[in-house]
Amino acid sequence: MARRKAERVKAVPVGGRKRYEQVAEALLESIRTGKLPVGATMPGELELVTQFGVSRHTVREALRRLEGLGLIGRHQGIGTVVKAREPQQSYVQSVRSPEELLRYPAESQLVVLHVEPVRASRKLARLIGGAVGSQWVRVSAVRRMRDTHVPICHVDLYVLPEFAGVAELMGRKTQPVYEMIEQKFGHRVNDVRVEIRAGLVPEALAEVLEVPAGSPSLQVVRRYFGEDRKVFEVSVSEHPAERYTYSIQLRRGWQSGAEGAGSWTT
Amino acid sequence: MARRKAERVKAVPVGGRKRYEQVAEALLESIRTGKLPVGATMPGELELVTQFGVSRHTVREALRRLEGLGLIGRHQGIGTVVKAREPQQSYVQSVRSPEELLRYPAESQLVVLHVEPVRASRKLARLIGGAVGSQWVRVSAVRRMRDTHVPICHVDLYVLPEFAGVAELMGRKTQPVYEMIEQKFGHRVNDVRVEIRAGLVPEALAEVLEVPAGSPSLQVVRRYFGEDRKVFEVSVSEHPAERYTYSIQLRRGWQSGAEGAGSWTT
DNA sequence: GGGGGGTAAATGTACGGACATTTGCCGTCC
DNA sequence: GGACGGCAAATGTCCGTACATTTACCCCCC
Repeated sequence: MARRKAERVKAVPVGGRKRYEQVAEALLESIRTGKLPVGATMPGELELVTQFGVSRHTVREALRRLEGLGLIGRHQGIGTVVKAREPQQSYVQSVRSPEELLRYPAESQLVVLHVEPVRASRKLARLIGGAVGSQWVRVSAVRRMRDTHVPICHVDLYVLPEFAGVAELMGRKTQPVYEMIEQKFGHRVNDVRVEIRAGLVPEALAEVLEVPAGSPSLQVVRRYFGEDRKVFEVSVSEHPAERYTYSIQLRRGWQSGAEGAGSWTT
Repeated sequence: MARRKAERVKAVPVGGRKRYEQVAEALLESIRTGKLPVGATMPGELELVTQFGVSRHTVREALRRLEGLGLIGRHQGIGTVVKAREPQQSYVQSVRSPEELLRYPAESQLVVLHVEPVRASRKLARLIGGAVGSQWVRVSAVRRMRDTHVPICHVDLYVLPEFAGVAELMGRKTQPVYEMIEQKFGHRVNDVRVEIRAGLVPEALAEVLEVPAGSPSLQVVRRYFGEDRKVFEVSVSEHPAERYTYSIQLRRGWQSGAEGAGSWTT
């Protein structure tokens, strides 16, 4: 280790480019070319200080940028390890609530049809992802336009019996049901899984949806998982095709380097 | 401005809690209670230094955390402004490519049926979001399982004439088309809009999809916008319902504080 | 009244130092 | 051999300083 002090410019960066940018780019290049492969431990901060002839503060700023790009992870006592070879460009869809994912017009209204306890048959258990024989409460409802009363969709909502109280709130408030459960029972959502498929309107729903049985429909199943990783709410909705289109926009951006925000496997 | 120096503990934080955390929490509280309303300019760093009796470095660390939470924005020469009252919890779906959004099995294969130039009729222009009369090249293709040859979906791909060269690549490579265009022509994707709706398989596609005409299908339209904000690729695909389900997972996380990653209106 | 320049204020960059905390590792002791 | 302690190394926290850069704003001058 030659330990050359490196001639230090006074304070102004040389080419107008900032010092920490230069350091970051140099490290980025080492990662990109594989000189620092994924999984490798990077040189320590002090080492980088002597290597680039900058202060530790500058080195840390450079590392902070790389961390923000999700390229490296840093742990006290361990060091800095390379996490990815390239900034993971990703398309990010960001929605503030799962309801926004399948947005309904604000002028729509949910009308509860009936509420009843159900025991999960094999088929139902498969649908909601719970155990066969488990107890649930089913709330059947229709979403209509507030003025014209045109039905938008039919919903079968399954919630755990302890949360059955939300049924009476559904008609009164426009709030998403999962949010009611969060507020009323303190049971927080951890993640949501959504399935969308095409189907045909079943005969039993044709009348209430005011379409002929067998016409095309968009079927959406949403499963809400709590912090205990267990399902506590499942909604199954049926949207007549001509009245509903699901639309999203994805923007190219940078993947957040935050620990929890990483990718998951479907 | 009393400029009291504040009795400073030697180096160890008082209650075990870190100094910058204390500062951050104090500021957070001011924001939460409305003492620093959204839109307000926060006290300058130097002011916070005297106010909390910590170094500017510590103040900046605290502000960095708040910025990471998306609560404040900082601009040189302007100051630090409050952007939000609470950390915006959001559900984030992150995918590395728009193809992942509608994932196809890796063992599937795209077979090009025919390629032809088309002039946008009013109907087509509405579909792809371009001008009536504009010139496009349509590539019709079928995605099949590689081994069983079962058709998964039919795709009508519309690209600008200058990108027509991708057609011959489609059969050979498994890469997404937008990625081919990026690599071959250097035209980069800025954002993608996806529409999903239910429909019935049209007669013209029934044979190639090996399903009866009129059976339910999932229709997906994807519009790719370049950095010039103009459409350059549109894919219209038809998925027989029983062979395809669209599935996503949303995880509750923190909204990135990054400038560009903000929300958009649909 | 409008343009231009100067100034103040704000954050950004960069240097220096010191000590704290966490972790892995090794060596010792029972 | 295993438990424990100490050491070294790494990042984390915190202090100090100085100057750069950007921006808003006032004031002067034409």
